Formats: sequence, structure tokens, C-alpha cells
Amino acid sequence: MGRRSDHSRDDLRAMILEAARAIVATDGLRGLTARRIAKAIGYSPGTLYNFFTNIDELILHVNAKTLDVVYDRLSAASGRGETPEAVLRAFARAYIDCTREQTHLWDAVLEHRLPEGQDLPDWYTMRIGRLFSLVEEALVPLLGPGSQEPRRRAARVLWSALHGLSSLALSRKLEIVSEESVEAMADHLVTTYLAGL
Amino acid sequence: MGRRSDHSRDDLRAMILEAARAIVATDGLRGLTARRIAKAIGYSPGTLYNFFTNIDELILHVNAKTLDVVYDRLSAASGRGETPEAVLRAFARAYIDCTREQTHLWDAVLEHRLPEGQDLPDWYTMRIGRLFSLVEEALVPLLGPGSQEPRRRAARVLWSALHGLSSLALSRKLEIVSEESVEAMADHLVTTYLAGL
DNA sequence: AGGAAGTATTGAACGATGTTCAATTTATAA
DNA sequence: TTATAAATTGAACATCGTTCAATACTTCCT
Repeated sequence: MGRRSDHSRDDLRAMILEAARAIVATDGLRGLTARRIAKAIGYSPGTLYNFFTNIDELILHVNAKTLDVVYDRLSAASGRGETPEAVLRAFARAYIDCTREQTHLWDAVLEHRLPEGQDLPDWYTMRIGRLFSLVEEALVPLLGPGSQEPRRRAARVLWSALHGLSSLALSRKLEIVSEESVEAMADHLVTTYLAGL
Repeated sequence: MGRRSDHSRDDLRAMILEAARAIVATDGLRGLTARRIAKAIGYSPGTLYNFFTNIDELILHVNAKTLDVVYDRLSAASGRGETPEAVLRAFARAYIDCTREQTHLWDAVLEHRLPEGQDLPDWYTMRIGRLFSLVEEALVPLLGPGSQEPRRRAARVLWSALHGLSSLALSRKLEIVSEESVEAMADHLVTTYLAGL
């Protein structure tokens, strides 16, 4: 079989990623294989390698999409809330909700590692940086716009802390009884940390 | 080939785990294969399956050992420090040092997931629980021995926060903009959170 | 001592994986 | 219409985890 015109180049690329995303969403990273993606879109495995150099890069794009979704959710949540504390609590809540609604997709973000020696590409790290920035902006009213360094640090620490909380909760390593308690713990974390500042 | 008497049953089991651990330590989880472990100890791949039901269970044991090392290090560090804050800072420091010294081994703990639907065995979750307990004990002088629930929560939140910090640091997702050391951020986290309490 | 019973170990085999690439087929340009 | 370029295939390769009949060794019993 040779060149087809069933789909444009961009469409095909999008189809691959969408199929991969759907597989990860239902079966996790373990369920993702080149042959399965290919079958899902009606192409052969080799076609994937016209768009991605290997499966790792493809996963990176799937994860980038997940990061985008989280970013959008947090952006939407940043409006709800007057005080910085309220905004940050909304962030925490949105983040936890997000990871709970798409467990496998978020798990893929945490689980996946590039092979030894390979660094994350810039277009990927930028998406992580954006999340930090969101928190940083929320801290401006509290710490003042002048002092960049303390604000930067606070944003990183606070975000990392929330990340740790939700990641342990996701893998059920917190031995939590009810699901409500993760939110309660996040609230507690935000309040206490801000009070400490 | 049939039954050998080169090593006792316990020795052989220990050899398998030690070989697996060495491989993970140098090449990460990606480098770990049944055949490679077998070759390292001079046995055939099939032998591994006399001791472990599958590779996932074997990895779980490798990770359990890593958790034990971390626990021992934290225990040793708990002596250094008068105030709760000093103890917790020592914890944070020990934890970060630990994950930095054995990057790949700790990465394996974070990276590995069991197949869908399988829960972590009790002998594994206990090792996680012990780490929480360590933090909880350090909080007794601060929160009093009576109130279990707030102490429990504080321990979980604080530990999760440290975990998030070091896990993001390990995957180099924190140094995206700032240069500040992880140790400084951990110190800041402990101080601020305790102040907030 | 010698044979029987039992057990540990093997290694070939199976189905799956990621990845490559010559061959093929189609679209486009001349 | 023909020539050129591009995209798609699918068989092939090496490797993976895992299984299991065959085998070679230990141990036990007589």
C-alpha cells in the first residue's frame, strides 16, 4: 500500500494522539502499544514513525495534552476566589479533581521516564513551568510584586507540596479512609503554609 | 541441567535480589530484565520464577529494600536535633540526600506501578507507613501526645510535601527557572509549615 | 550400595513488544 | 502521459516476560 489521501497529514497526527490518549485513559500506560494505536486508527504500525521518532516521544505528547488540560482547569479556577488563599485552595481543589477524573492519564505523566541521559524537550518543560507561574501569580497580592525570589520559591514549594499530596493519594499510599480527606489535607496545607509565610 | 547445590535456597533468593538491585542502581528500571538478572548470577531465566511470581513482584522487593535504606537513614537522622523543627529538617535533609545518592533506585520506587487492579501487598505498604510514623513521632513534642488526629494529618501532609519536593527535584522539574537548592526549599517548607501550625 | 522418589534447573518455545526498511502504491509535477 | 516524490505497508529482527516438559541432580529408603 502506498500513499493514501484518507486524511491530511495534520489530521492523521491528531488521530494517532487521540487514539493513544484514549488507550491510556482506559488501560493506562501499560496498555499502550504501537500496534494497538495503529489498529485503532486503521493504519499500520510503521505509520506512527512518520510522526514520532519513537513511542517515548509519542507518550510525551500524550502527557503534554494532559498537562494542558490541567492548566486550563487551573486557569478557570483562578477566577473563583478573592483572597490569594481562596485562589490557591481553588487550585488545589481543581488539581485534585483533575487527577481523579483522569486517573490513568495523570498517572502516565507521573510514571513515564525518558531513557537514561535524555532530557525533557523544551516544549514539555514549558508546560510544567506554566503551572508554577499560575501559582506564582496568585501569590502576588500576598507577597508583593517586587520580591520575585521569595515569591518564586513559595510558588515552587507550595506547588510541589500539592503535587506530593495528590500523587501519594492517587497511588493510594496515604492510607486514606474517605476521598474527602485529600481535599481537607490540601486545604490544611494551603492554609497552614500561607499562615507560616 | 538439574538440581544444583551451589547455593542454598535463601542465598539464591538474596543473589537474585542483589543482582536486580545492582542493575537498577546503574541502569534504572529500564535496564532490568529477567535474562540479565539470570546471567548476572549464572542461572537461567526460569529460575527466577521459582522465587517470584513475576518481574513486578521482584521489582517490589527491590523497592522494598530501597525503602528500608531510606527508613534507616531517617532513623539515624532523628537523633540529631533537639527541637521538632530541627529533627524534621534533618529528616528532610536525609531524605533528599538519600534520593540523590541512589537516584535510580529511588526513581524505581516512584516509577513502578502494578498492573491494573492489583493492590500493593501489605509487607510493602507497611514500609511506607513506617516513614509516616517517623514524622508523626517527631511531631509529638509540638502537638502533644493527646491529639492523634491533627498529628496524623500534619505528618501526612508534611511528608507528602517533602516527597513532592524531592520527586520533582529528582526528575529535574524544579530547576526550570530557579537555581535555588532543594535543601533550602525543604528547610523553608519545614519552617514555614511548622510556623503555620 | 543401589534404586526410587522427588526437586531444582534448564532452555527451547510462545506470543508479544518496539523499530526498521525495501518494496509498493499513490499523489503530484512536468 | 510520464517522471518524480512521498506515504504507507508488512515482513523481518532482536528482545521481552513467561511457561513447561525434559533433565540432572539430591535425598531417602531398602
